[in-house]
Amino acid sequence: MASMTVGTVAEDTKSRLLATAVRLFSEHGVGGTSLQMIADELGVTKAAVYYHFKTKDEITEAVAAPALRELEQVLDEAAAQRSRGAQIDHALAGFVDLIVRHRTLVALFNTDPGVARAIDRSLRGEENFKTRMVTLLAGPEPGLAGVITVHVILAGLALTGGAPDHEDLDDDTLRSHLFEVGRRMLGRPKRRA
Amino acid sequence: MASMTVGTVAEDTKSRLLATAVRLFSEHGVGGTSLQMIADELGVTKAAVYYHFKTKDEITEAVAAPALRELEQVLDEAAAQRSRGAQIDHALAGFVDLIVRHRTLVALFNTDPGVARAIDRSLRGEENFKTRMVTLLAGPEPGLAGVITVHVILAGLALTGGAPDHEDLDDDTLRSHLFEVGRRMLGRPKRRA
DNA sequence: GTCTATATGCTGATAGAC
DNA sequence: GTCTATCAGCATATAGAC
Repeated sequence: MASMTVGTVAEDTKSRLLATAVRLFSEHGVGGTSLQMIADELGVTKAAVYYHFKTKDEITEAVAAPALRELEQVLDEAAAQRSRGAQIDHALAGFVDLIVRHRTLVALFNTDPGVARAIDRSLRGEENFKTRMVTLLAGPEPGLAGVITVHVILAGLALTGGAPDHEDLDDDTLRSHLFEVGRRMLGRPKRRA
Repeated sequence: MASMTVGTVAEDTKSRLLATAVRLFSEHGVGGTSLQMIADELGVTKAAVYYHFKTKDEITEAVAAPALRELEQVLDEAAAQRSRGAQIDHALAGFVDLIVRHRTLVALFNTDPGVARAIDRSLRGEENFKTRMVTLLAGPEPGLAGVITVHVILAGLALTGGAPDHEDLDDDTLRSHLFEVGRRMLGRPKRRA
């Protein structure tokens, strides 16, 4: 089993590749980053990149994957809360926190169609993300108005959090503002200071 | 002045080209539509397309332009309203109406980075769209919370209106739901039936 | 002023040698 | 696991016909 040891050379190259991809994607966008650029930065050829990932889309998916897994975890935690109010607050706070912490990534998601498709594919499995989020935020039988409201909130928060307009804001400020906007939109009562 | 008559051959080709581009963009997305496809559909060569528009970006800008001009008009009308309440309702209703009527286009805007850039360029002129919208919806001195709230609303409405999830909804249903969500988020009082 | 023919240097992707 | 070689298709560009 020596060849299955954690730190094989291939694993290392693969993670180096991913790290390089994230950096270049953030700097030039996904569309503005070619496999050639990634390969050059790594000191290998394009074909070597293709050994680790069959397509460019697969790279963007791999970049997005960790954040999506975090999101699933937030949903699990939120669903485990006892009261409806706690479920809503936990889901909203977790979602906002993810957006703020992964701002750069979110900005990428918002502007690149390939990443959006990758997310869609990941989210439309049996563990449908959007359905779960709607259930958490608008209850088990939300109706059309509820579904649309949740859609507007989630899309709005994600786009706003990733927008370059607010990239100078520190995490805490952005997080608390987005959270309060979300709460207000969901009709949650005001909290004490 | 005969050569400046309205219906020159070039003008006709140019508008046919634009109509074809809109259709193909809607079917295959901007990235999925090549200049070759547009040229073939028109029965001309790629170079002919290139004669009318210097770049592909210029085509996407031209596709988005009419809707953006409509938006400017909505802002002008809203600003001309007497009461703050009427300004807010007019701006919101106009924005939502635009999104719903141009749903296909909005969906394109939301998924294509090139179109997004084109819009940005158009909107960040002296007549800054976002600043005007914030002033209309959150008042002349909105503060950070106000700016963020408006951003979340506008982004959320646009993304939701263009989303494939709701493409089966008829215009009136979608419009009224989006409008109500927006009003609620802006703290506007309930209307009578 | 409007278009065709042709070419350049990219891109993502594949096949096969080492 | 990484290489070289090669592919078709892309946006873009220019020269020149009419």
